[in-house]
Amino acid sequence: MTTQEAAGIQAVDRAFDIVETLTELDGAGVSELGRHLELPKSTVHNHLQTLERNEYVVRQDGEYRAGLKFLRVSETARNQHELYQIARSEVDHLAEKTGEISALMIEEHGRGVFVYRSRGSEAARIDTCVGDRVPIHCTALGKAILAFLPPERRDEIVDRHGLEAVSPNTITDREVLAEELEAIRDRKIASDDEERLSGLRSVAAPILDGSNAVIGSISVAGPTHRMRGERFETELPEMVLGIANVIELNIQHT
Amino acid sequence: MTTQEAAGIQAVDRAFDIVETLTELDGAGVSELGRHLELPKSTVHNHLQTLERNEYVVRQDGEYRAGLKFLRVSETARNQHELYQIARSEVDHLAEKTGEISALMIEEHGRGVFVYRSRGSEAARIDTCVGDRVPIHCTALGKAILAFLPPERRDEIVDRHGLEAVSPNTITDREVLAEELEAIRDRKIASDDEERLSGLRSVAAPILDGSNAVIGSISVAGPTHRMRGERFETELPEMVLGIANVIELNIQHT
DNA sequence: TCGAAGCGTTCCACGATGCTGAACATTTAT
DNA sequence: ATAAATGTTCAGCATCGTGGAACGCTTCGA
Repeated sequence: MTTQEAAGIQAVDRAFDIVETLTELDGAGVSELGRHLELPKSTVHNHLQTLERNEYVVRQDGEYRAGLKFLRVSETARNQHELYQIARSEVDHLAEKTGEISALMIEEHGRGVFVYRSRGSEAARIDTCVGDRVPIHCTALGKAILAFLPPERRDEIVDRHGLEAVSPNTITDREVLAEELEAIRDRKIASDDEERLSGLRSVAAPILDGSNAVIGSISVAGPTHRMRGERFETELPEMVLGIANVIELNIQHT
Repeated sequence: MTTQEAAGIQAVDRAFDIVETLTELDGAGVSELGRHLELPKSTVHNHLQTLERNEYVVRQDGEYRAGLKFLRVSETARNQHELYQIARSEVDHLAEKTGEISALMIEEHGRGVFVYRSRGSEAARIDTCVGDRVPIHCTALGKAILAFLPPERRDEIVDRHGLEAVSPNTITDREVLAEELEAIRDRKIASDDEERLSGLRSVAAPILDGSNAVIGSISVAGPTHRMRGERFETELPEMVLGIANVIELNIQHT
């Protein structure tokens, strides 16, 4: 690379770089990839052949694309989360009952990963997709997790990723965040007032396992004009909390 | 490896080997992985660190697991298939209307990949999952695709993968297969009479794009006792064909 | 309480191996 | 018909991944 920042296996780093830019470009050829990654064609070619042999890359119409074998890996990785298996139908349920979008998040590497999402009948247009990774401090889902992490993990995450302003309403001050997390711990409810996306509000609750460690969170999200007053303050929080409790009970029974 | 079969990048091959066994073992430590792959701990460690830096592997409770970043890759890879975007809701529709399991398949590297699946109210218990890759000759979905591939691709696939007997009913004779594919081309309908799984029958139709090339297939599958007579011979085929036509129309309009 | 055995991690030297640039085909565009 | 893309092959060099051994650390069992 440009600097000697990384002390990993170069070839592996590059392989994943290639796969990622391949998805970004929606498929590409050897030369095009080489240009984007500033690598000689031969190197890229070599990697693509290796990736194709392993079926992680597919070639069609003279273009290379990311293969569906990733689906196999991701699907088993996701299914290995007991939380996903259990929460899935409950998230569907929540979406149906509220008519809005409901989602499940798990934290990884200090970021929030959307693991599942279900759309109710009135659901807003899609903003995020399953698999998306967002800064953890700017979502109700993320804050619900953050609030219940052990303090040292919490600090570590904020130190590493900072508090980037994703929207005008994003919390960017550590003090303010700390207070909000405190409040979240009290109510077991987090909310997001257009902190990630203007026009979008959401309500979330953490999911704790048998030993009271957070393993994820669930939420309901919708356009601000539908998320206000009694509904936003009381109704939805109670619903979300109710479903969260159901999930927690199911988790402890397995 | 044991032989010098592969002419690819060793480090990359190993990285994916590690990820795959990691999913198989449902998480593992350095030593355990080393034993399974017959590699020294130091090598495995080196790889795991690289993979973790890239967030494709996560460490928790002293165990390494495949990370959810794969979800990001697979999700974008899947969404790049126009077919998936369009067929998804129609497959849901088909599952609802029939009460059975409905699925979407795309061919990759000569195998059939389950890209999406929807369960109706009466749906049989789960047998395969999204992301699973099955021999293409033993499913209605696979045969529907195979029948409409260009003859040279067809031969190439059969040559490479053979006709393994997956169940007692699997077609293992090239002649027999050729005849069946001929019939499938006539009706635009393929069926599977317990050829992959005993007790499971299914009906599938190919999806062709604007230039009459197969891009995938859809199906309905259920327990044999519900899949017989008029329903199996006429009703379901007509429904599947109908939905397939809807999808094809939508595809050509984009 | 103290070993013994397991784990993950670090170190270093060797040599296999991934990287590169240039030359080669092959297709597309002008 | 020429030029400029493309993907592919090749071979030499230096790199960098490899793997053995040694290091701490925890977890057992005696």
